[in-house]
Amino acid sequence: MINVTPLGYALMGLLRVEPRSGYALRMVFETTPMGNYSSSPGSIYPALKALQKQGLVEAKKAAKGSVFHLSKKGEEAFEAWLREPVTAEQVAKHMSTVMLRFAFLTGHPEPVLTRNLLTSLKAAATAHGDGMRAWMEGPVGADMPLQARLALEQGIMSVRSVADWAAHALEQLQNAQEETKS
Amino acid sequence: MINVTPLGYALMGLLRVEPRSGYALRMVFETTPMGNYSSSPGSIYPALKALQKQGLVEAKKAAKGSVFHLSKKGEEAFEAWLREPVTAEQVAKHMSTVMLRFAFLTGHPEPVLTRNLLTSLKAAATAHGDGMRAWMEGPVGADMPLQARLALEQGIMSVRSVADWAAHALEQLQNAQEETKS
DNA sequence: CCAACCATGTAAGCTGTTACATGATTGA
DNA sequence: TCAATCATGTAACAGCTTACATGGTTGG
Repeated sequence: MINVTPLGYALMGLLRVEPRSGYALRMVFETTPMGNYSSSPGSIYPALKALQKQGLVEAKKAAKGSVFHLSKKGEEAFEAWLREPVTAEQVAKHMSTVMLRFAFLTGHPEPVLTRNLLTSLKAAATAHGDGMRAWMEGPVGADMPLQARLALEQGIMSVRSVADWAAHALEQLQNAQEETKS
Repeated sequence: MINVTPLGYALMGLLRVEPRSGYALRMVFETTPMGNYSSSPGSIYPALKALQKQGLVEAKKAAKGSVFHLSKKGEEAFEAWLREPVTAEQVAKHMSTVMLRFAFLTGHPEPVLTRNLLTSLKAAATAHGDGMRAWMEGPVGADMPLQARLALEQGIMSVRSVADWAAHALEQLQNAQEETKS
């Protein structure tokens, strides 16, 4: 079984767009809002090594250093990752990874994958929000102090904002597609 | 210097409300939406030990097992933690910890601390959101593909929802205070 | 008496971080 | 030539998790 960490997927996604050196990957993390990952060498190089060991990325000697690119197996694993449905657990704990997947679906030959991600994200976010609200109005949550209740409300508002965004994104993509046609 | 992990503060906050056993602490994580922390023994007991080693919590032998409570030093450290201003970095990466602090300010003798946290949170969230928007409209962000732009927008919407919530919470607490007076 | 709960712990591992270190290349 | 940039790596540790293990107490 292959085993890729979130950082590993971030690296693979960048290498799929364009093969590049470890240093170039670091620079992406340093100069863009991407990933929330550290750009330090101690993060990137061990992660690259782990991907190589599994045969997901390969290195080609270049003028200086190496240029890494996805292998066939790596392409397939990445594709499979893009196709995973969004779960409530991911919404609760790994939103940044979900957004990474969304961003890496840019230009994908099957636009339905993006729509699937957004619709399942919307559903998962709504479900998670409903769960929190139910707890808050349930027997245990009923006599919570005001501030604890407000803290919970923050979580509810936050997932609602995710659901709203998903709807917004679906709309925007729809518009863009229509413009392309005309 | 004392060194307390996020989980450590969560435990200290619960023990400050009411001394209890390690098992009782685990049950809180298991049955409430608190913390996002694992309720497994492998999480809680090592964390409790670390707090004990630093003299922040103490154990009293009980009928069965131990009942843990905050030491004087622990009370002080926890108070200091509650008083820290909210930074943009915390908004970006450690919102759950910020919310933990907010919830633990319940019933604090100085209501101004809660207001301070909320105002600094609002400022930090707004600043962070402005930073992301600036990047998006800057030279590098200008020619991003639609989906990358949408992904960034999600982040912006998310911090705006935090800022909105902070304003909302300030209002609610104001109302509650007025009701108490009358 | 036996299942369910109370209570505590250890071992191993995962993911990622900071800090440290090294050397080649290039432009001013 | 000398600072800045390109490029890669290791060591140590932080924080948390899962899985495993153990035993006491209590109610039906």
